[in-house]
Amino acid sequence: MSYTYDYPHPAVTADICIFSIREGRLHVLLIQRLIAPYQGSWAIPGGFIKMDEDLVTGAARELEEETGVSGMPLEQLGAYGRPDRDPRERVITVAFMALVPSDTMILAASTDASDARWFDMDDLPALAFDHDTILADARARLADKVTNRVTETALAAFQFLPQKFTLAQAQAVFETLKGEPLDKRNFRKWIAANWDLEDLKEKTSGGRHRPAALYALKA
Amino acid sequence: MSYTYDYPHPAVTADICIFSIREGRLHVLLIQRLIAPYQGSWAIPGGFIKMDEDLVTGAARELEEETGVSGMPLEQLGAYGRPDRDPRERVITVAFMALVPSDTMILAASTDASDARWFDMDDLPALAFDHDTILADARARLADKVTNRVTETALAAFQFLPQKFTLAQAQAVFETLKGEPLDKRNFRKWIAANWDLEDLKEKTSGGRHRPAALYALKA
DNA sequence: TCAAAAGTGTTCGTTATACACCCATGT
DNA sequence: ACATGGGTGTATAACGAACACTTTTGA
Repeated sequence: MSYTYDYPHPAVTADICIFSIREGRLHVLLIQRLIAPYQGSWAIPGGFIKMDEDLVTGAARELEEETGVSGMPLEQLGAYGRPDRDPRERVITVAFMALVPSDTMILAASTDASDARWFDMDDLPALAFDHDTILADARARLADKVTNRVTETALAAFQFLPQKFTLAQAQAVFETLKGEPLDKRNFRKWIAANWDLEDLKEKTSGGRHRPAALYALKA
Repeated sequence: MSYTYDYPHPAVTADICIFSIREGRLHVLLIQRLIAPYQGSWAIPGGFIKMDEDLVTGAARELEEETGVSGMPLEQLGAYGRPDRDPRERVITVAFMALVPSDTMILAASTDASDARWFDMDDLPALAFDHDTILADARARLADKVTNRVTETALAAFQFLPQKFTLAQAQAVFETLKGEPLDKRNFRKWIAANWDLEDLKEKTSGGRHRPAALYALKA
């Protein structure tokens, strides 16, 4: 089957930057391309938008197909359409980003990928297409959103914490997402002012040092 | 000539929200559609991206073709791609916005339009497609950008002022762009702090009341 | 007793907002 | 003289950034 038009049409894809924290470091989910172009290169997961689905729906579908994750709020970054960004044909992509917990994800390489892996954002391989640009934009947006206001993205940060967590653990998560160290006292003021934390009146134990108070995010 | 693909491709357009100030009120440039769908309806100018041009280049080209304006910085708003937004076929559009002086523009209806006209933003006709949504997003973005920081968008605001202007004239322009009244003293503090104004040591004359000091934006 | 992490307040600069009266001119 | 728009300063609140020492525990 083929599809014919009176004038040329670009292909349109959705690419999704999936961020997570693994072992205290910001990671991004990449797939290894099975087919040309950039065969064998690593790339942001994504794929072609279907004709009957919305952009964000298509992005969510690709995300679920390639990673098993669903239900995450996807934020649109914008459209990327340099004419030479794909050597095969004109491909315009709409980029999205999401912040997800990595432990609940089942990594399953899709038909277009030979592998799917988490990469440390500070140790990235060469990326296919213009995915380095997209990923850099997404990284900047993530840092912006996470600590400035109370957004869904910031809420997702708590998924990297156990139900009972110490303020030091929370600070480490937000520092990883923001990409820079935060002042301890200012962070504690910020989290107390912006989030509804419950003081569990418990302390950590078994640590080598002074026990820390445990908190939980109130539902 | 026709173009054939192995799987369906959407069409991709760029739509540009062109804002201007006319007679003290915020206007947007719309075209009247010559062809179906929405024949006779008003719409944001825009058109199909060519296969060999970048998105912003295509938007600028459409802008110049339909309005004669060029050299304006276009800001991408994002992609809009609801499957049913165009009844003909799947059309995904990338929206841009610009703020331009309307006096230098030559309105020339293009091949796709029977007319091109400025509309008061408070007196809009029904719009084709999802252009009401796009335009509302653009309006919000414009208000955000204009007074918060010193951006290219804010710089464009001075194009609505004569070279020698009074602070009251400047305030009227920014109020129009922001969509709400501004405090006179706070506005004067803001403009003095954020822009390099030259006090021309001249006064208006011929007015019916107290003359006002004239300023110019230093290059 | 020491090493290591937990915990805790204040100051300062910037920014946004609110608000009321006198001044200079033309008619 | 008066109507009209021009011009001016201060006080408050909120926010972000900087900064150092004491406390508690396990080893």
